[in-house]
Amino acid sequence: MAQLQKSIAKRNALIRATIALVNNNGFHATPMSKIAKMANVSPATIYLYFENKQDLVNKTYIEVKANYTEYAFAEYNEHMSVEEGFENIWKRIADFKLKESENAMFLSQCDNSPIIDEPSLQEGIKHLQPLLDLWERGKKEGIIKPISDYLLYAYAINPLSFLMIAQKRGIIKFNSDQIEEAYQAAWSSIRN
Amino acid sequence: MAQLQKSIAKRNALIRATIALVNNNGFHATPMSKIAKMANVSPATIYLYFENKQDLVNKTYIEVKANYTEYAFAEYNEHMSVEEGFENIWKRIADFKLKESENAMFLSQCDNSPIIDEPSLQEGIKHLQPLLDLWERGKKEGIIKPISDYLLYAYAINPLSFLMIAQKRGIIKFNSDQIEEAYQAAWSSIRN
DNA sequence: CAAATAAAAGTGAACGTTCATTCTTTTTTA
DNA sequence: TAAAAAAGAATGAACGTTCACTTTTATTTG
Repeated sequence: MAQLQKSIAKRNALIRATIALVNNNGFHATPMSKIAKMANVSPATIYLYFENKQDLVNKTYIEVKANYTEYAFAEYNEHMSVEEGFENIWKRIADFKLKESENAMFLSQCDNSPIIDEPSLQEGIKHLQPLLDLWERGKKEGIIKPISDYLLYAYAINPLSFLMIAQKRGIIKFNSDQIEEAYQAAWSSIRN
Repeated sequence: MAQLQKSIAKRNALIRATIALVNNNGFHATPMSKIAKMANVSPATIYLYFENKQDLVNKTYIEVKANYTEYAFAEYNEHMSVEEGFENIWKRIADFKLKESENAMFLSQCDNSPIIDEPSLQEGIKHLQPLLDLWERGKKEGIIKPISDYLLYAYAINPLSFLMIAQKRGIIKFNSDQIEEAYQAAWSSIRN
């Protein structure tokens, strides 16, 4: 008897094709037939791996978001000081957004439009906990301003998305000096 | 001979319907038939006012963007000090994003996805000049950090979009204290 | 100033195309 | 060789746009 033998390679190819095509054309202007073609697969095959188009894009979102946070926290540990921890996480996130800009653009598009359903958006938020914990500690120690996590995120982290889009559009080109400047701006806006 | 008599009211209804429907469903999941229905107009009538669907959404974008900058700079004049001018513009923008959140959401969706064509995006950028001039002045006077306009925009202005989306999703509720906190974070990140 | 006229504004139905999904058949694999 | 995986063709629904027609409006004419 044959076992489930669906190839992880094929699934990955589908996810990558979805990211590339949605980035360039948007969700609804990305037909399943094109995703299939780019992944070297028949359209019908997609339905062996995903329930339907919405499920494909939801799962893609969750997977990319998980990669993002995993990358962000890869070097961080709770024994670091607040300053050290924040700088480390911030620079890892900057790294991700600039180096893996395809993935980051996809997230930014999903977060700013109604293509991902609410449960999947929620699912994506969960993984940010280490950063929230760090901020909590920073507030307790009086190092970080006693303001809401959303305000902190808005000023410390989110501007990176804007800069990433500007870089993608060729408006700016990042070097390490500019990353340092951006980091200083981020830190200024949240430190006490 | 009859003159052009197309009603501005009907055009406005079409623009407003486009904004509302694209906000809720995204560009490609918003059929012309629904836009027509919401504007109380026949589908064919849209084509008397706009060339096609792309033209409709491009023109909507440009119009909303123009409203946004007009609102932002309504009270500003060049005789204000840099601090005064920045605070005024920042708070007008915050006002716009929070009060006219339908319009602001529409802009944020367009700026983060490939639904608007490049010429229309360019067209929308033009109107920001007064802010760039203010920053130039602030840098000359040593009040504002000598960093690029995009970095300044990313940290001072763009976080408001993130906060607006959070407010729309019911995650936070803004009061005047929180707006003041956000303003302080913005100013901290760009002042010298 | 009506009535007549001409042109634009507006419409609902229809067309051709595209798309997500399913169905049927073929290929692969254990 | 049997069952899962994959494929390609088929299907039905939905969409943007156009077409043929009606209504409205403003100008001209008697």
